[in-house]
Amino acid sequence: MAHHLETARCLQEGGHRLTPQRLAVLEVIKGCGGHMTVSDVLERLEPQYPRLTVPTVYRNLQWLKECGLVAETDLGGGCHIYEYIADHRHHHLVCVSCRRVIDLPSSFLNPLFEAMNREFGFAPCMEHVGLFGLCPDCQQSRKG
Amino acid sequence: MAHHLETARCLQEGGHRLTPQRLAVLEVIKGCGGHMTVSDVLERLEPQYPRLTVPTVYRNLQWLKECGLVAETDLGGGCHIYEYIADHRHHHLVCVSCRRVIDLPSSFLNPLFEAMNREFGFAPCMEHVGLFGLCPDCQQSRKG
DNA sequence: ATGTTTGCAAAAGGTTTGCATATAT
DNA sequence: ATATATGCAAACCTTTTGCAAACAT
Repeated sequence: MAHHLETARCLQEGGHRLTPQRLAVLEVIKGCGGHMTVSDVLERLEPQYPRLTVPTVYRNLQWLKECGLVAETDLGGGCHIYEYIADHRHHHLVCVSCRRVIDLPSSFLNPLFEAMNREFGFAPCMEHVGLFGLCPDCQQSRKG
Repeated sequence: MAHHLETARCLQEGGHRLTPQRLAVLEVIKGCGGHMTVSDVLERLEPQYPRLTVPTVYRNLQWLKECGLVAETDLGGGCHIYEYIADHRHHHLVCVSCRRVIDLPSSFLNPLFEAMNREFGFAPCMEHVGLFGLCPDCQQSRKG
């Protein structure tokens, strides 16, 4: 039995309904090992679920987000990205030049979060944040 | 002579054309003391320029951005904000509930930037960042 | 049986494009 | 005179909504 089915069963016991579409979206986003847009999910599922629609994917990703299994992030690229984050909470360090991505431990932003709270009373809502910069390699090659 | 006209004249000498619309957009965004959406700019200019259109404002803001006078930021509210940034660099603290925005001094992210550099050798490229959280008021009202 | 989810179609929002006309140089 | 910017209309994209039919419980 696939692992995601166990995840789903927990949701079911929480009063949520399991539909093939929900399981499919969960499986894809959990299995992809990275982040996906709504179109990505739809494309990936099209062969098996030709009648799956955009609103359904949106609704199911929203549902997974509310269940705490998926993070929705707006990196300003014109569309949101979604990522399975149940076990490994983390952030991303993205090289703006070569697009290399390094995973950061969730705790990396803790000092920032504490400052947001201490200085402004804000409760941070930043799961799966993208931080941007030039990686060491690209810094090197720009010197030439 | 208004100060923005001097700014504009520099652009002109750089080979750009000055139109009333460009000057108007520059004046408004420079004078507002904060950030504006395209609709904000349009609303503000409607009385004096009843025929000003959305595409023109977009194009002019884009132009000012390319000239380095205006920053375009996506704070995730569904639309971009534009801000005159020639003098004061800063970041934003955005309430995910009421969308209130607080300006942060540029130095607020310095500790984070130092950590990015120290721990990963990354040279941060993050001007005009949006940080997200729940503002004190919205935290309060969610307790009810 | 009941209430929730789906698929479809269409709307809503912000943003962009094509093109003839107007305009800055 | 010439190349560029404007205004208008319409297209484009992502995301959302309304509703009848399908479905999980």
